Amino acid sequence: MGNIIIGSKSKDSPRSKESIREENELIILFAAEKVFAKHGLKGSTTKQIADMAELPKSNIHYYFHTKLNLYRCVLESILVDWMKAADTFNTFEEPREAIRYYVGAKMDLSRVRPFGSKVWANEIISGAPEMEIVLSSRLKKWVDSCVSSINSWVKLKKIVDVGDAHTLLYMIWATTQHYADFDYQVMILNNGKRLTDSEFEEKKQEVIDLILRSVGLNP
Amino acid sequence: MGNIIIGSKSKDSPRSKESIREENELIILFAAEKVFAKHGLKGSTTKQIADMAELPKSNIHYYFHTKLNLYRCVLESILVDWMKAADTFNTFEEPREAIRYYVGAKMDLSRVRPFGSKVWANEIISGAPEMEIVLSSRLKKWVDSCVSSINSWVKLKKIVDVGDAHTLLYMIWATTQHYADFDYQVMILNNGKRLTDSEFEEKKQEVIDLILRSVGLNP
DNA sequence: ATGTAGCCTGTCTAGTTAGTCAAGAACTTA
DNA sequence: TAAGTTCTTGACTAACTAGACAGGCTACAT
Repeated sequence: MGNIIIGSKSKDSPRSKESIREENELIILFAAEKVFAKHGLKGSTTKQIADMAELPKSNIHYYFHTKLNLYRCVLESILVDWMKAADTFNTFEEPREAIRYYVGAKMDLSRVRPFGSKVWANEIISGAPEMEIVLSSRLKKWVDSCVSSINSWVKLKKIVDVGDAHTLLYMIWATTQHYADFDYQVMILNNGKRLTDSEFEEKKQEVIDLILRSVGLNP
Repeated sequence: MGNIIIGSKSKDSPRSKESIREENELIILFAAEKVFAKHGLKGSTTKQIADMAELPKSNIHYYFHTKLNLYRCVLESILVDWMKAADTFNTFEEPREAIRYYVGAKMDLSRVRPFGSKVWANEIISGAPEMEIVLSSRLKKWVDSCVSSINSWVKLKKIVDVGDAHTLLYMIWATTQHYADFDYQVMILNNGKRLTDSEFEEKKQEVIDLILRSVGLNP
C-alpha cells in the first residue's frame, strides 16, 4: 500500500536528498504558475501557492526564499518552452512551412501550458517590471531575425507585402495565445464546454489557414 | 488666478454638489482604470488609486464604498465603449466594409483606451470572476449574431470558408487588443519608442489588410 | 553508530491594507 | 441666516501577509 503513488511522496521508500529538492521545486513551480496565472504577482499569496502545492508555507520560502524570486523562476521556466517553439520559425526556408510549424507549435503550447502564457501575459500587461531585460535583449534579437526572414520572403515575392513584419508577428502571437490567456472566454462562447482535443486540432488548423491566407499563401 | 484650471478643482468659484459628485466619480474611475490595468484587482490598493486620483483614500470609499464595487464600475464603464464598437460589425452588409470598420474601431479603442482593455484582459485571464454573467449573456448573444453574419457570407461565397467563425472573431479581437494589452512589448520592439499616431495608423491599415486577406478578400 | 548537512514546519512579527468613523467644511434651501 | 444635506479627511482598527527563525527530523558519509 502506498508504493505506487505517482507524483506524490511515498512514505515507504526514502527519497534521496537530491531528488527531494528537485521534486519539491517542480511541485512548487507548477503550483505557483497556476496561482500567479490567476491572481498575478501581487494578488497571489505564498499561502495560496503552498496550499496548491500541498506543502506548508514555510517550504515555499525554504526553497525559493522570496515570492518575487519564485515568480522570476516561474517566468524563466516558461521562457525555456517558448524559445523552443520560437526556434521552429527559423528552421524552415519556405514561408508556408515556417508559418505552419510555428503557429502549430504556439497553439500546442497554449493548449499544454496555458498557465505559463497567462503569467507572461500578466507580466507584460503590468509593464514587464521583472522581464524588461529579457524582452529588450533575448526577445528583441529573436524578433529582429524573424522580421528579416519575413522581409526576405516579401522581397522574393514568396508572400505579399505585409508592410511592417512586426504586425504579422503580433497577429500570430496574439491569436495563438488567445486560446491560452482567454481560455475561459473561449469556453463560455463554446457553450460553456472546454474545447475537446479534436476540436482544438480543428481550431489550430483554422488559425494556420487564416494566417497563411493573410500573407497571400494558399493553405 | 486659478479660474481657468481645467480638469481640476477651482478654489474660487464654488461647484454645485451635483457636478462635484459627477466630476469626482469620473476622476476616481479614470484613476482606478489605470491602477487596475497595471496591478489587477487584488494587486491594486485603494491608496494607490487615491494617489493617482490625487484625493484622500477616504474619498474613494465615500464615492464607491468598496474596492470591488469600484472595480465593477470600471469594467461596466469600459463595456459601454466596447459595445459601441461592436455595433459597427452588424451595420454593414458587405464583409469588406464590416471587417474594415470593425477592426478599425477596435484598433482605435486600443489606442484611445488601452487601460480599459487591460483591465478586461486581466479579468478574463483570472477566469472572469466578476463578469461571468456579462460574458455568457450579453457577449454570447452578440457573438452569436456575428457568427451567423460570417456564416452567411461564407454561404454566399463572399468570403472563403473559414471553418468555425469564432476562430476569425478571436483573431480579430486578439490582434487588435494586442496593441493595448501588450503596448509595453510593442514599444520595446519598436526600439523603445511608443508608436506615433501616424505609425499607429499604418499598423491599423496593415492589420485590416491582413485580416481581409485571411478571409480571401482583396484589400 | 554517530556527526553533520540539508530538509521540514509551527510559531511569531513587522508591515500593509480595506474599510470605519466622527468631526468639520461647503453647498443648498427656505 | 439658519438648518439640513452632502462632501472631505485624518485617525483608527481588524484582518491579512511575507518572511524569519528555532528546533526537530532525515539522509548520508565516515
